Formats: sequence, structure tokens, C-alpha cells
Amino acid sequence: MNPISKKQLLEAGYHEGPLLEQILQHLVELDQKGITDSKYALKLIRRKFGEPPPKLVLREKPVECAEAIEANGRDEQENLYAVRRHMQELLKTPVISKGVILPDACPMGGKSASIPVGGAIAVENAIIPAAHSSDICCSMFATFYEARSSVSSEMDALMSSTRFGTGHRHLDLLVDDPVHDEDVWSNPFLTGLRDRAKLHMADQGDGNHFAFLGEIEVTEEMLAVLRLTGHHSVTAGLTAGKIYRVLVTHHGSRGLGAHVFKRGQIAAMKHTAKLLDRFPENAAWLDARSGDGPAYWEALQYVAMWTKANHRSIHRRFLERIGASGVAEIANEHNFVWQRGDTFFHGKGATPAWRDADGKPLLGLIPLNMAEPILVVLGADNPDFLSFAPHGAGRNISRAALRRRFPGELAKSEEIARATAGLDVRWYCGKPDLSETPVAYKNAQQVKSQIAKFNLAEVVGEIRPLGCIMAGDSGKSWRDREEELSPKQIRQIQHRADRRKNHQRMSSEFPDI
DNA sequence: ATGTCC
Repeated sequence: MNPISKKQLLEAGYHEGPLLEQILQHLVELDQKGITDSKYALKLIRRKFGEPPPKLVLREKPVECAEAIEANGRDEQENLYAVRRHMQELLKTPVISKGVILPDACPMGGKSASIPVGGAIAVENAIIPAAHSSDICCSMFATFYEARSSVSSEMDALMSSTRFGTGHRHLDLLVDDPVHDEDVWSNPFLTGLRDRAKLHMADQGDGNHFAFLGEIEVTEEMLAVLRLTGHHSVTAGLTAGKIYRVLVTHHGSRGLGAHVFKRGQIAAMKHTAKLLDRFPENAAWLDARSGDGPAYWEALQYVAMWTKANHRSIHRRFLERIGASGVAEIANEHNFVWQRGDTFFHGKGATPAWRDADGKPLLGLIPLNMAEPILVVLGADNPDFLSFAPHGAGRNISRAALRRRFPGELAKSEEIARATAGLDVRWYCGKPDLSETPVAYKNAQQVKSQIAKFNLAEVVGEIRPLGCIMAGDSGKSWRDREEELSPKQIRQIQHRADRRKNHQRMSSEFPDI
């Protein structure tokens, strides 16, 4: 029996972490020496390990934030102010050492210290679940293959190879994969989630997720880049000068990741509450090397593996249906945590653009919108911006503003027809979603020029669009819920309208003249 | 983003 319990050490002001582990080790020795008096033992601990560190506080000033973004016009300027405000709240978190804002940045909700989409942070020895967001491992995956048939018949095959929308597929339609049999389900962040993971295999969810069919001419330069980046094992089948079809999918870890995040966020709040009296929920962290941190890290690695298997399952089903085989693969996550040394880099809509352990630059995919090419980019490994590139074009306009600009079904469908002319665009749930068409996204050329201007990445190829499947408007979406007004807000609006009406009546009854 | 609040 130790003279002091772990609980007593925490009460004495020591924190969870490597130091606490050392102290607990030392207590075993004290116990063996026959020391049983807790007061005396605590005195010895203080002498050997020093006074417990003081409670942490939020930084008074945010740490450095580098901005790889140019705001053109008033809307973009206001967007940048909002992004900056959220980032600066987050950058007061003591474990964060730097933040970056990328060209596609826009706020993710209105909560304090929420990392913007198109944002990344460097965190020392800690993981901040909210900074990779609940859409853990939202990622890109491309397979090159030789065209087998017309775009429309290959799009038909794609429609039956994947599924969009909320909810899970029927048990009869389960897509099996060895990833479900990995020995991970006793991890506290994963336990009980295996069935959910199985149900979602080959699903893509909704929102901005998509399955995109495109084409690319593979040049000698492109082949050289693929070899340079360690993709040569799959480039044997590629011929320079030939045009290949490419399937590109974009989705995250579905219900599996959402639940892992929820659990991680709860654990992080508990951990941080021991160290800080007050902190924004979005700043809560786990120590990477103690407590729940290592198990959470392991769970994240599995979620990454599962998500990659999910992409592959869709690509495999598609290639089987059209009778083709993949000749090259490119993939990257853009919502995730990556460890480099003792630093944990968190990206929310940020494409990794550093060099791997062998010094090879990373290859990534940046989609812009359904009518623009998907960029194949070689990371510039620019430390000024934590070696990240953007993950897309970024939102240009809020959903509410979009509705104002295109009131009514006719204006909407005219705009969609104009913006997607010549492309085989399909909305899985039936109704188009204007907020996912090109009009809702920032100008693609502008994003490309900012990638070059800030030296974030080099565009080495473009996958030209042929067709795209997105969830579309499924009726009741999560996003619509967010925009629903609370009963209090509705009462306020009605109250104001009544007052205006009364005022008008009064002024007409009692005209000034 | 999330079987649209475990």
C-alpha cells in the first residue's frame, strides 16, 4: 500500500503526466522502505520532485498566427476577421505554439476558440480533439484507371458502388472489409463501435462529401513526381502521354469517427479542467503521453485506417463493376493530427505539405468545386505556414445569403444548370443542393494563385471534371437544423415585426403633415 | 461532420 494515493497527489496539486508517473514509481520505493506516514512521504516527494507546478492559465496574448490568405472585397474581409477572432481565442491555449490560416479559411460555427476550416495549429505534447473536429479523417482518395466505357455508364456504376445521405445501409447491403477485424475494439475510445463501423463501409455521408469522376493526362513530369513521392510501385502501369480516368472520393469516418471524437472531447474536458479553472471547450486537450492521451492517439490511427479502407471499398466496388483495375493511387487526410517530433500538428481542412520521414515531399489532392479540376499538389514544406496547404476553395457565401441570392426553385435550378453544364452531376438523395455547387465556393483561380503566392504547394497535375455525385438535399439536413431559429429568436423577430406594423399604422393615422 | 440528442 503506497503511503500516498494518486488521488491525494492530484489534490496536492500535481498534474497527470510523466512527472506524476515518476512520483508514483518513487512511492513504491518509499513503501518498500517502510514509510507509511502520508505527510512525511509528501514532504519527501516535494523535496525530491519540487513543489507541484502552479495551475495553468490561458495565455494573455495569443501565440503567433501566420496568414496565407488575401481577402478581396468586403465579404472576404469580414470572413477573415471572423476567422482571425476564432483563431486568436484558440491560440491562448497554453499547449499551442503556433497557428496558421490558409487561403480557404472560413469559420466553423460560432463557438469560442473553434479552429477555422482551412486552419492548422502546432501543439506541444498534446492532442486537442476539437481541432481535428468531429469529422475525423475527412480525406481524399484517387484511383487512376483506363476508361472502359462512356462517362454516363461509369457514373451509373459509381452510383451503385457507394451511398450518400444520413442513416446507414441495410444489413443485406453490408460491405465487408478486413479492417473490421483489427484487434482494436477493446480501446476505450472504440469499444462498442464495431457494428457501427461495419454499417458505414462504402458510405459517404452528406454535406461537401463527393464521388468525382475525372480525367488526367499523365505527363513525363507527372510520372517523375509520382516516382519522387514514392508512388512508383503503382506507376508501372502508367504510360506517359496517355489520358486516364480518375475516381476521387472525399469523405470522413462517418459515425465511427463522430463517436470517437465525442468520447475524446469528454476525456479532454476532464483532463483540462484539472489544469485550468476556465477554458473554452474547443481548447480542451489530452496529454499525448499520459492519461487517456495514448489510447486516444491509437484510436485516431485506427480511424485513419478505417477511413482509408472505406475509400478503397468504394473504389474496389466501382472498378469491379466497370471491369477496370487501378494503376495509381493518391490519398491524403485533411482533418487529422500528425506527429512530427514532440509536436502534434492539427489540421482542420488543411492538406499536409511537408516531407515524409525519408525526406520525400508529400503528394496531395485539393478539390475546388464540382466543375473545376481537382489539383494534384506537391507539398512545398513551407515552415512559415507549418507546411500545410489549403484543402479546397473555401466557402464564399453562407447558406442563408445563398438563398437570398437565388430565391425560388427556378432561380436555383437555372444556376445549377448553368454552373454544371456539360458535366454528369447527380444528387444521390434526389434534390440538388445549391450550397454545394460552384456558386457557393470561392473563385478557384484565386485559391490557386494564393497557393502559389504563399508557396504552400506546387500544382503538378489537374484532374479535369467529368461527373460528380453528392448527397444533395435530403430534406432535413443537419445544416438546416443549425440555421433553424430558436423559439426565443422567433419571438424576438415577431415582436419587432409587430412594432414595425404598429408604427406604420400610427404614422398613417397621424401623418406628419 | 454525426442513423438529425446515449
